[in-house]
Amino acid sequence: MASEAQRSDTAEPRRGRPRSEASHQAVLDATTRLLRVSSYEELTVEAIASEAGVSKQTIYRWWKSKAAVVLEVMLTGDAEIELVPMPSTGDLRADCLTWIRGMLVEAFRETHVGMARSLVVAGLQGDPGTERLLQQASMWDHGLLAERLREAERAGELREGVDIAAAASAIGDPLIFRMLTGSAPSLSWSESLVDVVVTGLMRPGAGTSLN
Amino acid sequence: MASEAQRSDTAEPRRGRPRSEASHQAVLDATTRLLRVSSYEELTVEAIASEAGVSKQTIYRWWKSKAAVVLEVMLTGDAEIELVPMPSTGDLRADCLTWIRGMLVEAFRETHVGMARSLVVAGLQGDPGTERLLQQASMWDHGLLAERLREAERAGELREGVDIAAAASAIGDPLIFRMLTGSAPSLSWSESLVDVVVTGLMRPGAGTSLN
Amino acid sequence: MASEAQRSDTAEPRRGRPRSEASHQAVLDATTRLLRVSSYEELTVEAIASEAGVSKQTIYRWWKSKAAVVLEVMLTGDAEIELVPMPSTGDLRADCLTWIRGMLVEAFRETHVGMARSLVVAGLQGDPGTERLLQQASMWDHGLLAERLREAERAGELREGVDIAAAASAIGDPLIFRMLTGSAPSLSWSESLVDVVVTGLMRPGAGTSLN
Amino acid sequence: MASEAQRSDTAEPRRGRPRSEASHQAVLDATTRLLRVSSYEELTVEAIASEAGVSKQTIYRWWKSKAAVVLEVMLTGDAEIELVPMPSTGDLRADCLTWIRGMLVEAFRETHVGMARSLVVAGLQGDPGTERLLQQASMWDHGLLAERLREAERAGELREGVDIAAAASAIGDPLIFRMLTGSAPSLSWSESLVDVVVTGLMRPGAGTSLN
DNA sequence: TGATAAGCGAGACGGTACGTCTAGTCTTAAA
DNA sequence: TTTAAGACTAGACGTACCGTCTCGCTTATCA
Repeated sequence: MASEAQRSDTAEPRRGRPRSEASHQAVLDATTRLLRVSSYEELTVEAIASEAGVSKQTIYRWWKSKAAVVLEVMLTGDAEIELVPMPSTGDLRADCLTWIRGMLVEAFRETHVGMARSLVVAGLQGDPGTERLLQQASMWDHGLLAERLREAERAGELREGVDIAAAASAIGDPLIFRMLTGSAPSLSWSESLVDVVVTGLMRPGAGTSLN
Repeated sequence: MASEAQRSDTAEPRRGRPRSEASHQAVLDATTRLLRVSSYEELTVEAIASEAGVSKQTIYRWWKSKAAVVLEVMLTGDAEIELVPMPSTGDLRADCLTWIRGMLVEAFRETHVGMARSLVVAGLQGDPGTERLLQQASMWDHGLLAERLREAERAGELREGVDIAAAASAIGDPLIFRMLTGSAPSLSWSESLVDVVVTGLMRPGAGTSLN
Repeated sequence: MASEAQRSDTAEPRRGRPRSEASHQAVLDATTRLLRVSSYEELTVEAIASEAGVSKQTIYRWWKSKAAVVLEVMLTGDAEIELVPMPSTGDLRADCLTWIRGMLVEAFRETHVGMARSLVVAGLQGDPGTERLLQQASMWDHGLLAERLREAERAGELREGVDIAAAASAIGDPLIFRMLTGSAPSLSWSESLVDVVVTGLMRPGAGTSLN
Repeated sequence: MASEAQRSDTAEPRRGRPRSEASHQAVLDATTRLLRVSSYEELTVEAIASEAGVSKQTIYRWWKSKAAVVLEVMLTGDAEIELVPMPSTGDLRADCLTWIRGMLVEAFRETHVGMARSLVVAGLQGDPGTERLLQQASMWDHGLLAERLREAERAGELREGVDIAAAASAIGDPLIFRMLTGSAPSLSWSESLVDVVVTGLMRPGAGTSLN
C-alpha cells in the first residue's frame, strides 16, 4: 500500500529521485475510470498502467497487487460512493425510512454495484493484508446510520444495552448484500426491515409502529 | 450449466454417445475437493480436469467457465454447507439465540468461509447467467431461520404485517457478511442482533427481552 | 489403406451391414475437393467427414491417419494431376522442348502446386508406411518423359549405357522441385535444362544442339 | 523473423529492455537439438521453449510460427548441413563423380534426411513469408557444384550458352528429392546422372565419356 | 559540480493459465 | 457388423496477464 512508503513524516530526506505524486494519482484515477466500465476480473494491471501513462514497474513499486490498488481507490474514497444523507427530524423511524428509500434509488445504480463488487472481490483475494482492509472498509460501517442511532440513544429513546453497531448491521448489511447480488429489494421489504429493527431498538411506547 | 443439455425430457432419442454422467460427477467432486484447500482464484480449470481424470474439453463442453462449475457445485449442494439445526422449543427468542451461538462456531470454520467466498467471487464474475444463479443461492435464504419465524407467525406471536424474509435477512445477512470478511463477531454482538430483531418482530408483551 | 478390407473378392458373405462403397468414395471425393482450396495442414479429418457426410469413425476404420487418406487420393489418381502429353515427332530434342513448355504452363497452376505439396507433406509425416507410398508415387516417375527417352533408345539415337531413369529425373525432378517451392522457372532456364540433358544423352552427331 | 526487429542499425536508441540475444540463440540451439531426434511434426513450440529455458511468449514475440523458427535455424546455417567438398583437379567429370559418391554417403545420413524434411515441411506450411524463404534456401543452390561448373566455364571447357544453374539443378535436385523420400539411389544411377549432364555440358571432344 | 542514489517509462523476460482446436478412440441407436 | 452422431482423452496451439528484470533517462541529495 502507498502509505507504507510515505510514513517518513518528517524523517530523513530520502536520497534519490522522490516519488512522483503525479504518477501515484494517475494510477488511482485510471483505476477509478476503468472500474466504471469493467469488473474487477476484467481490470488488468497492464490496462491501468497504459491508461495512467505509467509503467507497470511503478505500480508494483508502490502496491503489491492489483487488489491493493483497487482497495486504495475504494478506501481513500477516490471512488466516492455517494451516500444518501441521513435526516434528523427527531423521529427515528421516519428518518430511517426516508434514508432507506433514498438508498434504494442511489445504491443500486450500476456504477455503485460494480464498485461494491470490485471492493469485495479485491478483498477476498486471499491475501491477509487486503482482507484486513476489507474489514475496516468504511462502507460497511453504515456510518450515517449508526450515527443517527447513537443520537437516538443519547436522547434516551432506545432500550438499554442494545448494541448499536449490531443494529446498524441488521439494516445495512442486507442492503449491501442485495447490492452485491444486483437484485434491488422491493420498497415494502425495505420498509419492513427498518420497521422491525427500529421497533426492536426503541423503548416500548416510544415512537409509533408502522402498522 | 449442465442442465441445458439435458432438457430433452421425453424428446428425440438423442443420437450419438450420451453424456458421461461419471465425468460430470467427477468434475463436481474434484472441484469440491480442490475448493477445500484452495481459494477460487487459486483453483484452475486444468487442475479440476486433472483431479477429475477428465479432459479440459469435457469441462468446457458442459460449462462455459470456471465460475459456472463452481456455482453448480455450490447450488446443487455438492459442497453441502452444513447448517446448524434450528431448535423449536416454543420460545422464539431462546431458539434464535441457541441457533446463532451454534452458527458462531460452525459457520466460521475455515472451510465454510472459503466455500462462501468462492461462491460469492464466482457469482460476481460479471456474467449475467451466473449472477442470476447467485441470487437464487439457497445459502442466502436463511431457510431454517425463516421457517422458525413463520412458525412463530402461525402461533400468533408476531406483530402483523411484518415481512418474514426481511427479518430473516436482518439476522442472517450480517452473519454471512462477517463470514465473508473472515471476522467472526463477538457473542454479545450476535446476541444483541438477535435480541433487537426478535423484539421488533414480536407482539408487544409476548416473550421477554434479553435485558 | 482401403485395399486391405476389400480383399474378400468372392469370399464369405460377410455378416452384418456391408461396407458402404459410397462412403469410401465420398471420403476420397471430399478430400480431393477440400485439397483444392486448402493446404494439407489446413485439411482436417473432421472437415473431410462433414464434407463427405460420413462419420469420423468410418474414416478411421479404413485409413489409419489423415496422411493415409491424402495419399490414397493422390496415388489412385483421384486427384488426377493432368499431365501434358509428350509428342513423338522423331526429333527427341524438339519433342522434349515442346513438352517442357507445356509443363511450365500446366504444372504451375495453383491447384497442381497445392496437390503436389499435400502429397509431399503427407508422405513426410514420419510414418514408414506412408513414406514407402511416397517413394512409389507415380508422379515422380516422369512416366511420359521416360517412355519417350526409351523410344529414342530403341531407335538407337542414344549413347549406350546411359540410365534412362536417371536422365528422366535430371529433367523431371528440377521441375517438381520448383513446383513445390512455388517458383516457376523461366523459359530459357527450362530449355537449357532440356538441352543439356538431351545433348548428354544423344549419340554424338545425332540431332542438333540448341545453339 | 528475428531480423525484422533488429533492423534499426543506427536508428533511434530503442527504448525499453533490449532483446535478449542469449534467449534468441537458445531457441535456435534448442530447435536444432530437438530436430536431430524428432520430425517437424513431432516438434512442438512448447518443447522448444522448455528445452531452451525460455517462455513460449518469447518465441511468439520474435517468430510468428514454429515454421519460422525452423526456417531460421535452417537458413542461418545453425543446423549446419555438412556439405561434401568439391574437388577441383582440372577434370570436371572426375571431380563431379567424386563429389556425388561422397554425397551418397554423407547426405543420406538419418540426421540430414530429417533436417531436409523439416525444412521442406516448414517451408510448405502455406505461409507466403516462409515460402519465400524456402525459395532462397541455400541448400537448394547446389552451391559448390555450381561453382565448379562455373570454373569449368571460365576454363572454356563448356559449350556456350548453357545455363549453369539449370545444369546444377539437373544433378542436385534429383539428389535432394531422393533424400526427401528417404531412398538413396544406387551408385550406378548416380554416376549415370552425372555422366549425362556433364557430357551435355562440355564442348564436344573435351574430356572423356564414362563409357 | 560532479558523484551517487533513487524513481521513471518502456518493454522484454520466464511463467502460468486460459479457452480453442484437432487427432484419434469409444459408445450409443438405427440400419 | 457397419453406419452416423457425437462425447471422450490427450495434448498442442496461440493469447493474455502476471510479477520481475533491464535499459536509458531524469531528478533529487550529498560531497
